[in-house]
Amino acid sequence: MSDMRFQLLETAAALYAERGYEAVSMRDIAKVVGVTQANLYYHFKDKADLIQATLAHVFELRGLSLQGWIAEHPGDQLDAFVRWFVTTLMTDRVFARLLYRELIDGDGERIAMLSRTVLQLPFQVITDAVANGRSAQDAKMVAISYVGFVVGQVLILPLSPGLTGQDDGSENADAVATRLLGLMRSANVEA
Amino acid sequence: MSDMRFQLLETAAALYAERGYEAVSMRDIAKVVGVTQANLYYHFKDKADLIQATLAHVFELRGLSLQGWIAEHPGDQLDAFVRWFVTTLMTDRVFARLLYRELIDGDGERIAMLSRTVLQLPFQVITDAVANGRSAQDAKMVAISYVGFVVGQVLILPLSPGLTGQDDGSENADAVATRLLGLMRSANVEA
DNA sequence: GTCTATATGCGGATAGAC
DNA sequence: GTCTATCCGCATATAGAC
Repeated sequence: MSDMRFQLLETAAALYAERGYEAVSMRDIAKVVGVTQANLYYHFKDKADLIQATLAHVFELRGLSLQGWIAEHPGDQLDAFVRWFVTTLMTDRVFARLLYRELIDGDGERIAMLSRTVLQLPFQVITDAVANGRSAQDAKMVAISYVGFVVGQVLILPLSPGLTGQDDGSENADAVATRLLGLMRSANVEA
Repeated sequence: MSDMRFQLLETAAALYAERGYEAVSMRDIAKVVGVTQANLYYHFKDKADLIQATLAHVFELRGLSLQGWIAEHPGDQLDAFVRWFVTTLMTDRVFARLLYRELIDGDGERIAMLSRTVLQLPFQVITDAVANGRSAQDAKMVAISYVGFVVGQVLILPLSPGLTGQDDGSENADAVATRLLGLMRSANVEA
């Protein structure tokens, strides 16, 4: 991939994640990269094309990151996945926000792309991890629930200060992951 | 509240929920209601004011709905809340989408409003329900986790077909709520 | 590949008549 | 309260020079 295209995708990803697709103009992206707005139309057909390319770019990279992580932690796969997912969602702001935006606004096509690129592997990992004694169908339900737990847990973090009255916005990824894993295991044993 | 103001708020809520704030123009809303675009500026100072008023309108109404529901189900409060929340998120598209948008894009002020109007009560209900034997701090953590479980579970529903390979997009609210409650109880007993 | 220049339309917002 | 008319800036997108 050309360097300019890469720069445009990275910049677009950061801006889209922060403000949303509609709120970011082709001019905004061009200005940050330091080229003219017209130049973007040499690299991308139109704005929809840029958005689609940006999502593919980000999700494929993160999918690879997860793949590497899983391979490096052959022991407890469920543990490895949950820690990777929580940590990534809490520290990789671009990925996290684009993922949430897609879950809300993505059409069938884009949701399918998201499933393929980042979620297929963790889904398989969890399904295998919880399989013992369960039907294949049940294992799938549990797996998808777990993905939901992580996604939901990180999404509501900003509510914490307002509800608990204390400012624990600083809760770290390891603590959240450990809490979730404890819950999953306790639910798992009695299933 | 005047009838016109009410109509504008309801229409704005539906359009904002569906497409997002930036993607909806004052003209779009005016057209649906059947007035001119300039008329909106008699009722609202500017677009930001309309958005803020729309969110307050929707969240206050839903907060009242929850309040009524909780009062009518004095038995198992946790059960009542989870069923209300899951059902509402799965059937009230306007509320659900505005809530998710706020969790992503809301600033401190709007998140605080959301906490006050809809989340304060359920948070209290859960905290009380899980309190026995726990420190107040732990109970709060558990309560906020539960809110996250519900939020996450509903958010990932569109992923279900792509991941499980089967089209269970038709999973109903009761089934989801029952599954979540089972998990919460099994985690609760061993805490 | 990247630029300048421009067509064309939509957006928020206001003034002032009724 | 609601309308018509209008200002003005910004957005996407294209044409064509370099």
